[in-house]
Amino acid sequence: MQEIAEEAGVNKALLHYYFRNKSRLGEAVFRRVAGGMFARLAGIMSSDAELEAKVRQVIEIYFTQLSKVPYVPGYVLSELNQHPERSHQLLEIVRTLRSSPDAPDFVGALSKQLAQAARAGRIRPIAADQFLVNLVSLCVFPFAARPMICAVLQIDQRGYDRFMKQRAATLAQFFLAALRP
Amino acid sequence: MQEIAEEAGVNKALLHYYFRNKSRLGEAVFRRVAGGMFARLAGIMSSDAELEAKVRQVIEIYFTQLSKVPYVPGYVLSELNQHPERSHQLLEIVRTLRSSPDAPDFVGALSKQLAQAARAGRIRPIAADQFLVNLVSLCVFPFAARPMICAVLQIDQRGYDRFMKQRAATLAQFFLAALRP
DNA sequence: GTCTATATTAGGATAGAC
DNA sequence: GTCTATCCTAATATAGAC
Repeated sequence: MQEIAEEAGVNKALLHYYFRNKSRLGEAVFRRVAGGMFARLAGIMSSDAELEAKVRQVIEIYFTQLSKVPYVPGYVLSELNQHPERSHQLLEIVRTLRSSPDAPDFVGALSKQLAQAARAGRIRPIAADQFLVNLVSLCVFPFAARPMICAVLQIDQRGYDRFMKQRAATLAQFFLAALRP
Repeated sequence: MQEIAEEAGVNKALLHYYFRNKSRLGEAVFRRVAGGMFARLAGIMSSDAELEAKVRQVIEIYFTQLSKVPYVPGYVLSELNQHPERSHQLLEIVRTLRSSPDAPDFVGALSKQLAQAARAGRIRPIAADQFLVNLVSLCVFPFAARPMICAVLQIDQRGYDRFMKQRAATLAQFFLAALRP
């Protein structure tokens, strides 16, 4: 609380005035940060665009957005693993997202679209949940695992930046190739 | 320290006797846990097996090993994001791995193998680092992100178990499909 | 090596003035 | 709403007996 107060340029007591205690402050931060991570994903997935366009859009969005706030994935994962109550809070966030007009049951919508494309022979059959987790894994993990990647590949920050730049340019092709019949 | 001592069935002071302070204890735990995550990966990658066999082995190993200790990916990522000094420690771990007889520069070995297979027209060209990160992302992220996946897909622990079981059965096909020329 | 007892500090939280 | 001053607890760490 002391550090946060200093960073914010206010007094420690003021934080307690606004947020009651440390736990509630943590919750407020999590809600704001985690909410942003899923809103656009749900929006894109429940649009009526083609599958290929959706894939490209999701990758594009994640790379441009997360490059501005690269610590977000690591933070959200850490919070969820260390504070079990965050799961409930994320569930509420997702529920309000799903009940919003622009993303009503985006998993169901995606599922229908995948089944239809598979029947038409345009893609290999794949379950919607696997599709989603594959896509998000490939986009989000490299941000959350930056220190791990740098250590294993023996590169520094500049090498990592090059790696991510190449990744942004090639990931869509890789993912779409996996979907080919 | 109190909780750890109780869990271990010893006294708090004994932990300080063995590990000097909390920081060193944390480091010792990290070294042991993180080491296990990469040793087998490096071993498989630097073997002389076919690419397809390597992919299947890595996926198989990660799913069977991590299912026994599903908290490991979340723990390692959290440590790396919250304690910058862990990066150095992981670097040392990787260096000793690389200088060991069974995994000498496994990234380089993989790179040659990928280039060769691409020239022969057996796979699409892909950089070794992207190949590695893609593979590890798809395997490791779903363990680290379990709470996130459960919230977004609106499933409970049983639903997650089903999801992971299906994943273990289908991920190799997905990844290998992406490599097809 | 293992314990009890204790020193020391840091951090969350509140009271009360302004 | 914002601050100063203070309380209180928890947690790291050490001293010293056995």
